[in-house]
Amino acid sequence: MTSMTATAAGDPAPTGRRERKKQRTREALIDAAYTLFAEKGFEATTVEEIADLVDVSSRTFFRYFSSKEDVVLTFQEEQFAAMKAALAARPPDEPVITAMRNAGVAVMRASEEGEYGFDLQKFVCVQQMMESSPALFGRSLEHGQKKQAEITRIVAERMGVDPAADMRPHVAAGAASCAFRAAYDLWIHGDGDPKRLSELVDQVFALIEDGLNYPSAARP
Amino acid sequence: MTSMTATAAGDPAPTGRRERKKQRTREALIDAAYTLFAEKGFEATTVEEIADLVDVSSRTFFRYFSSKEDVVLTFQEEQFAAMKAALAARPPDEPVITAMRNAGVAVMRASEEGEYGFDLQKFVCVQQMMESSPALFGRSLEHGQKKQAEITRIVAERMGVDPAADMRPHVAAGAASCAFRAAYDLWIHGDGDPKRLSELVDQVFALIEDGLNYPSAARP
DNA sequence: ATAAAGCTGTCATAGCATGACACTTGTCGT
DNA sequence: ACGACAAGTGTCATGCTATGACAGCTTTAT
Repeated sequence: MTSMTATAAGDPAPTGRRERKKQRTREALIDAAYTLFAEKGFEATTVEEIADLVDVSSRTFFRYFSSKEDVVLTFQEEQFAAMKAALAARPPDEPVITAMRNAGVAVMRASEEGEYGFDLQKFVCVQQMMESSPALFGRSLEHGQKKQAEITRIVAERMGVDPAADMRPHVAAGAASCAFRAAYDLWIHGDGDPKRLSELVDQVFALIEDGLNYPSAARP
Repeated sequence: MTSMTATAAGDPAPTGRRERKKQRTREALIDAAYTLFAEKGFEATTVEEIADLVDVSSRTFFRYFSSKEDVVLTFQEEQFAAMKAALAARPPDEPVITAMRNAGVAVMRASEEGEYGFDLQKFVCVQQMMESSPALFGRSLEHGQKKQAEITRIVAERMGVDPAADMRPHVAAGAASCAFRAAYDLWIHGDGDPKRLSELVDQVFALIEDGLNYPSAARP
């Protein structure tokens, strides 16, 4: 495989006509899926319906996505890519937890301003689907876990240590991904005080950096 | 095993004969499932095979468990129950993170000594199944998330604050569950230095309590 | 003992996911 | 431009998970 014909120009344009068609089909499937999801919910929508709406066979759907959940996870993948880029852009002398914090806040801010492809509206839609679909929720967490492993590697590299010998990258990455989930949670199940997501991310990280040493309310 | 035949006198025992039969079927299904899982792996084992081994219809299997994954999660449920009990047993004036840390360590220690119903051997088996079955892994994370919500409530109560208004319980609970996952991870993918699980849990919590402020190795 | 309630087995059905094979269409070499 | 080859798709077939409906049997309660 990898015919690597390295046609014409070079890297940025391995574009053929077939590639474009594929890309269009893929996006059409995503669009159709989100349309139907928004309309009838995630579970109530069948793969066949999605495929029919794009006028391809269900079999073809599975050639683009390994599962119905996979369509939704596309979104998370994009978001993660943005996070990774933001993290790489942080000054290299910043402590890792601070770097992750700032990267997270930066991405959220940008989202709030409508930058990036992923708008917060879509994000909310996805989040709501999760609530009503355990299977999807599970896949999402699973995906997050995979990404956490990647973050662990990046953090380890940044710290200049071996992740196999030093558990700190593991824990830091875990704490970070947990922080984001907590922020999402607090944002979605807003307590009537609708803060901005970027603000929540910042605050949650602040708590973690303080060590979470909360006293119990020693009861009588 | 050790089926708690305490029926007779009966504390909270609305136990009839039918109940016992049901319980036996349930345990038989679990046993059969684990046997087959260990033998041929999680995914390669079908519900029908499990049911056949107990000599019930597959339909009946689904009356006991909502899914194949659910059988495995039984184990995690027991473990969580132990954790909750251990947490409740901590002195009420202990800071929450410390209480969770000590509770976790206590449960792991007890497991290592072979107390509780769940032995570490079974734990390892479950963990290995997760690795090879994304679906199961997802469900497990999902289950963990549900339990985290419960922990949030407990922590909030312990701190004497309202979890809807104060985000600290959320974050603390999240950090704790993340700590356990990190410890599991480090234990399973041991770096050749097979520490005890209880020790790992302790260490991971220690890192979190220190705030994770790791400097980056400012590279030239 | 008899009626009510609960559990089970047997269909039946829907949806997800994958494999095999043939057909169409884009792509590349000459 | 033509033909060989590769890639994408449709159709058919299949397996497994999960749920619903109904009938029959066992347990429980009166």
